[in-house]
Amino acid sequence: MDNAHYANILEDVASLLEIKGSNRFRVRAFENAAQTLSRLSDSVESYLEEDELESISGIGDSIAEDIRQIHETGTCEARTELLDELEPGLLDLLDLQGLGPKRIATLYETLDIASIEALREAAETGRIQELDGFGPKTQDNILSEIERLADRSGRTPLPAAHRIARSFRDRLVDHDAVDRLEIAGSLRRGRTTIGDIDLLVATDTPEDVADVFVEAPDIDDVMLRGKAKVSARLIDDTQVDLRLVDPDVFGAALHYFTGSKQHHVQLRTRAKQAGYKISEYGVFEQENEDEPVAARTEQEVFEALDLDYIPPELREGIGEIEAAARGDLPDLIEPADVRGDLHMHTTASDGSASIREMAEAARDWGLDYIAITDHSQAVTVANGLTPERLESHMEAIDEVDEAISGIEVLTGLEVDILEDGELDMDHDLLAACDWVVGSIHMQLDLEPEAMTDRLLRPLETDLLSSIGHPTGRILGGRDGYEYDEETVLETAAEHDVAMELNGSEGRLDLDADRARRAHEQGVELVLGSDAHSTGGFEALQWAVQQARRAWLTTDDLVNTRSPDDLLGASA
DNA sequence: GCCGTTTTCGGCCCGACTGTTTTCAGTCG
Repeated sequence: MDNAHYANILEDVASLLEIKGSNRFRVRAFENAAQTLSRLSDSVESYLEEDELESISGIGDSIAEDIRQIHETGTCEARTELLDELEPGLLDLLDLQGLGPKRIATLYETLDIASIEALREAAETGRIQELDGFGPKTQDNILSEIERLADRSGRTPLPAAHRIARSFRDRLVDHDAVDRLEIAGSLRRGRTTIGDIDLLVATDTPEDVADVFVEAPDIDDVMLRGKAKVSARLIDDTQVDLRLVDPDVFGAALHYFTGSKQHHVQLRTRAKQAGYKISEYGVFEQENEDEPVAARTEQEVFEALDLDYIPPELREGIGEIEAAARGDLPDLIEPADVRGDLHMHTTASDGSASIREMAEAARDWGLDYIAITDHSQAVTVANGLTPERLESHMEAIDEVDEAISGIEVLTGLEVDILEDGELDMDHDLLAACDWVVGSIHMQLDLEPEAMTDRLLRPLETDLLSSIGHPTGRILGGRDGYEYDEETVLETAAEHDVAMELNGSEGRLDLDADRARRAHEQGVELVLGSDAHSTGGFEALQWAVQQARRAWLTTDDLVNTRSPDDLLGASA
């Protein structure tokens, strides 16, 4: 059972308790525990084995017992009893924006509504607006929310969300009324998928900025508009929130709107203990709420709380505040630290540019070296290389390397790891390559045991330099394949095989949590653009951001080394 | 339900916006 399962069960308990009207701090305890488990860098199972659940902050005797029950039975008594008392369909209703536990409780108690279908029928027959505290507007909103939920596309992958955010930024940033503009929210923190896009604008005339914003052509519906906040839904169903703040408090607001929620809860609790109050308007002394002690910049905000500056990627409430207090934050990798890219394709397989074109584009991007890693023959749809073609391809790569200046071009291959763990290429050719990425592209639905063996076998050949996109997940598409992560990482560390942080649009694989675990197990990490065109190097920035979310420094990543160090280390 | 460089009891983050209301509850992030 993975951590997400434990978190989901506890989240259900929290939601059901809330609908039932239980003590809100008890509800929060379950919410908090669920959050903590889902962001844990080690597995819940490992805490269970060591009998150390209670050592996790936010897990006490009672929730630890619930977790043990989930381990034994898949669920816990608390949840079972609540579901007996209430109804499972109530949990679905919480997915509707604008409907929270209080109103759901009212609907359940007065109209016996416990499913989306029952809610739709009650709204369509006009029974909702008759209830106390509800009205025609609420009833309409419920109906349109049900419709939206039915065809919602879910969360937007980070790179796509960035494109949307940048288009709004470009439209607004040069306007006279805009003093400063930043993209905030989970996008700034670099989460792999984005629920909604947050834009923060410093301005003295918020109305003017709002006027420009709502005129954007891709806005379908302006859902709310106040002096400080405008929310709009785009044609593609993405939600964009525009926050309008006074320039004097921009730093405090940027910190506030960057989140995460967990980070804020922890930071405010800490501030309160030290006699301060934090809001989006600044850090205030509890006795003096008129004049903030910090507000202009994020640096000031952290300084006022006696903390080192915490980069946005770390603000997830998973120990960054404690580390900042100790002066112990990692010196995170920066985009400029990346010297090489070790995963890309050319026209020899399914890329759209030649070796030379890719090399020139990489040089323009500021890289010192690249490895050309086209597909092997098993990937027929991508025109994968046979041994004969690889031999001549390697010669062509060497020729470009000789002819071009300012960048080193290494020979390589993205070799398929076949169903039985065999590598899809002659071993002597693999040994002759500078860099070999081993990847799985087919037969993704093996049992975890078989998938584990499939990965262990090639690792033990010592022919691989890295494992490409190690889980195979597609954002908004399929989940990754399952295998025994701990054993695979252990073996990778033993055989000096790096795990990839693949930055390509739909993958971002490994994700930050897995990358952090890999690092903690002594496995090296390598950034890969998986570029299929000269524009594909942009993916490196997403890979860097995920590496930052994984608390990684320059030393932890293979790509920051010189080519000599790299090849010496991998030989 | 959890937690403690004030605490093993008494607290637990903060403010904006909407839709319903004659002053505010509910929801969201």
